[in-house]
Amino acid sequence: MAVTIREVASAAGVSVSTVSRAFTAPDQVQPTTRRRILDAAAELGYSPNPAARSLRGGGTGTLGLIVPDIANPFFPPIIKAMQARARHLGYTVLVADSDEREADELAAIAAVSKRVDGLILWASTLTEGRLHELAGQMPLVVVNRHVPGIPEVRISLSAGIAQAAEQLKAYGHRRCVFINASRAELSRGKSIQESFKALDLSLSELGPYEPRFETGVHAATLVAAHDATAVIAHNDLVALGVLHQMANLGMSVPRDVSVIGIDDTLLASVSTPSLTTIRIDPEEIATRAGDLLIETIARTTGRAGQGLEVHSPFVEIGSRLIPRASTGPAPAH
Amino acid sequence: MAVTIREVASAAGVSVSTVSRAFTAPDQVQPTTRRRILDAAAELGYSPNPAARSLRGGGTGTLGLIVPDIANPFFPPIIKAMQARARHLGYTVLVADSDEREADELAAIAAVSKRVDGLILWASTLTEGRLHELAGQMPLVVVNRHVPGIPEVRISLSAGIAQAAEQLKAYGHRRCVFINASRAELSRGKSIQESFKALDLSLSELGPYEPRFETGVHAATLVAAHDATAVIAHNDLVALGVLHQMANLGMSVPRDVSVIGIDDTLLASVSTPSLTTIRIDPEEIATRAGDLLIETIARTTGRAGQGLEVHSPFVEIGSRLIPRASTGPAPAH
DNA sequence: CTCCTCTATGAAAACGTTCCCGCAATTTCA
DNA sequence: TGAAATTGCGGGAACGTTTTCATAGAGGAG
Repeated sequence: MAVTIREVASAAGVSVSTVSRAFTAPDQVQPTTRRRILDAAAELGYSPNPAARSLRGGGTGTLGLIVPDIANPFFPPIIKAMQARARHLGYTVLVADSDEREADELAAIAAVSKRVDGLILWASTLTEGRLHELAGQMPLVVVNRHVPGIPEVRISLSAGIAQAAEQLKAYGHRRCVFINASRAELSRGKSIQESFKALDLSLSELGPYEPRFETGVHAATLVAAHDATAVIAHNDLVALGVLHQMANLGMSVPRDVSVIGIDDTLLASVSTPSLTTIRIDPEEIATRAGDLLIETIARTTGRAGQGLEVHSPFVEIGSRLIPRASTGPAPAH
Repeated sequence: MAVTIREVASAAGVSVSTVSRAFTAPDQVQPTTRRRILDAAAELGYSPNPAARSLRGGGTGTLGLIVPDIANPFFPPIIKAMQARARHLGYTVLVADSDEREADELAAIAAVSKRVDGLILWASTLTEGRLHELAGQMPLVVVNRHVPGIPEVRISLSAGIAQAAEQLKAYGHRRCVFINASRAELSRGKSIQESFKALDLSLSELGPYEPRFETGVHAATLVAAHDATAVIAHNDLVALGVLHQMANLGMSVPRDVSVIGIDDTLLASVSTPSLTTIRIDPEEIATRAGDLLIETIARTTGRAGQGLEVHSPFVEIGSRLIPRASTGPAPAH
């Protein structure tokens, strides 16, 4: 059915070895023969069979990406960016989601692991032991998870948080609420508390809840009880819940209360009022994670020690505040 | 590195042929040997190498899905649902996006076509000729596109549109506006006009524009000029633009004007007010498209004429109105 | 009891590539 | 100019499976 290397070889009057070299090691074949081969290949519409190639040991040319939830609006731009980056580097990306359950994550890994050269695991639910085991079997990069010895991409919200605190301070807010929905690096780090403390802002923490719209709706009613004038939500979705409930309560945003989201998803830019949020750049994270995985693959393959380009297996992605219409001066009390 | 069929064979004391059969044709091997093989395989952690399998001719076990834009919130739930369905059927899904440009679509197809058993093309930008050419090379299913002779999944908005018209009629609306952003089946079909005409509602069409938030913002200012009390937008995103601008103009939704979206994306359920929209069920469309492709693959493989199960290569997906808070009684004039 | 039909299994070819080896022709160097 | 090194190319094995074909044994019919 499909045209094989053999047909190209006979069409160009050379052996299959030479055709193979013409593609994979162009400088090992004489320019004139090479051109003849490439022409023949183009005319016949030949392209190498990835299955045969990877069977022979050349890798699959595919990167695996496992995210908690494809439908979470935070991820599609990242997936898209990683696809673009990978294609540019000659790779394809195979995406699956874990639904944040260990069983599903294992199923997803099983489904893709034999088809990819390496895996990016986002917020993996697996134990350290399992992750190390997996890392022993194939190149691995974890995102939003720290496991000693495994290459890691980390998202740091501290810059964005600090900017948010500054903005709120400048607007005259004094008492704020943080709606926590168990985002690891938020609940774990003390950086939010510290950022606010440093500016003499009081910050009460609500939760942890589930990261859902309804969480924001529910938490909004508690804000007034805390006598707070500003809310930082676990993510944009929760922030929209807050916005929604504030409207129901007859409160105006940002006149009566300021609201800040996290992630800068599409939701933030299309809400009414548009949502001030802490942006994590999807392109940057996709690029860095993809590149880190490809490096790790290269190192495993053995093409390593050819230079000093042994990057640290730890990459940090920053964040920054995107001011929009949901934040404003604190109401006079 | 990885454990092969040969190791399982020697561990179980049988030949590789028998191991292969134990997996692919379980009833051709004696129960006792089969169990022995399965046990050995489980203990060694064996799973067949997909590359070798597909090289031998058994297909890749992967479905290709090419959508216009992964980041469009309409698609992630569909991708997710198709992944789930496919995994259930023993397949994996490889997703790519075309960015609605022919060059990118061709690049995406080139990148995935050799790795999949068949392709689902969503709103393809390719010419009929190219599509037929492609369909000659591999199993193909098109969605939101009609090409004679190619299996097709079609989304029909007529039911949802009719329900929307009924609701608006019941609420006492008389003059409506439709914001068109070149969605093929909307601009092409006269069904919207007909649905509204049938209920004696006037419907003005704006556009066509690009399907963006700003389109809604822009169009909203024109609605008043049309003396209309209800707006149907090309999709939820555009509808949110309308919502946004109405708030800016000091108009209240739904008190002054009713707004209806299309697609029932996440956006619709989290906006303020929540958006009445026409829902297209992502699970249904994913399931039907996936199943149709798998059928087409099976037919191509030759496993066809074993029954009368030759379904029509044409599937229609319905729609329905999801009433939420953005529609209400027309204002007394 | 013999012959024939099944059934369960093994041996080996084939899928399309890559890459190691070997060979010839050419180039380099003393 | 002769030997050595280099270059360009072909032959063939190997990757891990599936599947055809062959074979040995079991069981049934006559």
